[in-house]
Amino acid sequence: MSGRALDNPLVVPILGLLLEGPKHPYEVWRELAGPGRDPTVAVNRASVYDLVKALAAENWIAVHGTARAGNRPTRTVYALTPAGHDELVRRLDEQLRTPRREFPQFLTAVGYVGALGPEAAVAALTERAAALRARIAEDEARLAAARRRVPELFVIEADYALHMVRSELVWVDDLIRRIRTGGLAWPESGDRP
Amino acid sequence: MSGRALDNPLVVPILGLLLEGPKHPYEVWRELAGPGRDPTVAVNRASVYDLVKALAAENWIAVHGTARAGNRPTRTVYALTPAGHDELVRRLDEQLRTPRREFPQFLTAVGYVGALGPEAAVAALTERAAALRARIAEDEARLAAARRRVPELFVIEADYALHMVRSELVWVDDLIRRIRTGGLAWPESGDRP
DNA sequence: CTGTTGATAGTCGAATTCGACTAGTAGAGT
DNA sequence: ACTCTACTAGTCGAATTCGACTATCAACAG
Repeated sequence: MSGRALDNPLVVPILGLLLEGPKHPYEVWRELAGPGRDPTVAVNRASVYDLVKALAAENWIAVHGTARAGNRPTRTVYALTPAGHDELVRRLDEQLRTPRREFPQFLTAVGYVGALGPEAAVAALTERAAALRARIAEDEARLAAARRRVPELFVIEADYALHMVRSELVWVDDLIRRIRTGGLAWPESGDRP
Repeated sequence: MSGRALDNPLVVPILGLLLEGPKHPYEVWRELAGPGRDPTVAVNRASVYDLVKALAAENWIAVHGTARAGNRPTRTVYALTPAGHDELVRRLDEQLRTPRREFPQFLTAVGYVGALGPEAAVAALTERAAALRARIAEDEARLAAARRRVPELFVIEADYALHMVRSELVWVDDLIRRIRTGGLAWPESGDRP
């Protein structure tokens, strides 16, 4: 494996989609990030084309054929190779096995909550809590609907996401409470030592 | 605000560090990612220099002076400007207020756990659970020690991180149990529909 | 006193990423 | 019949990111 492009976090999702069957890059992009998907993701289309090229160079995927509909640009369809399947399994195993410390926006921002002052902090956190409650309600509904259509294994990702959002809400609510009751002292200026 | 470089997630941490006082880029890098820090982060040093240049062009930070020790390269020290302070507060407020859907490695990998088969999945998840327990013990000790030295507000980030890791462990343990007891059916091939 | 390791400080150029562009098709609206 | 919008499919070049390099200084071993 050479080339830092293959460290891209999109590698697993792309190989994963090709597990379902051969696809052309535009189709891969559409399923990952196209219209209808959550707009907060917004995977760049050109990035998908770039990565597909890199995956083909590595022989993890290979040209499966070309299809042309009418006079539109020729679509190049790619399929997972056995080497690509192995690589996907290797990465999945590694990523499930090993926890990595990651830095979501909120974690970083929480570290500097002192800079806002207690009132502004409570205001922002209260709005977050409301947004989290709304998302939980929405996701619960979507998940319940999905469970009626497919086996539990295929909604496991949504189940995990929901569990973590619920847990975040518990913490946020408690932080608001701690600030409000003065249980969380607010040193001068809020600067970190 | 122009230039996509300013969307970089490092912007808040860098402005945040300059809140403590003027610093030169190497010092910023050292506090973010240098030796002694968690090696899983590994912020690239050149990226810090690039971003500092972009932040200065935007007038969010400004040259505060240059210091020279012996015959070594001159260090250019930067300080936060009032505009930079405003921008930091604006971003913190926005990031605390608005939950974003993010995609940690584990979330993506969980979605394709079916591709591993139940035995391999249990093996990988069991190792993850053990690693999570070890991390929790370590972080609890570190946090308890930190609490003896600084006010609670300054360890709030670690408190949040610990809460979320504990919550992940609960879910992982339960997933292992569900697979083991057969409560989670494993459709042929594990491919997603 | 010479060599080795490691921290400090910064720069350079090649690889990567992404906003914006081209261009054809389908359907809705007037 | 004709415009307007939206979707399909892919490419191009400029901005961004990062691995690898230079060079100085301090500490220590042999």
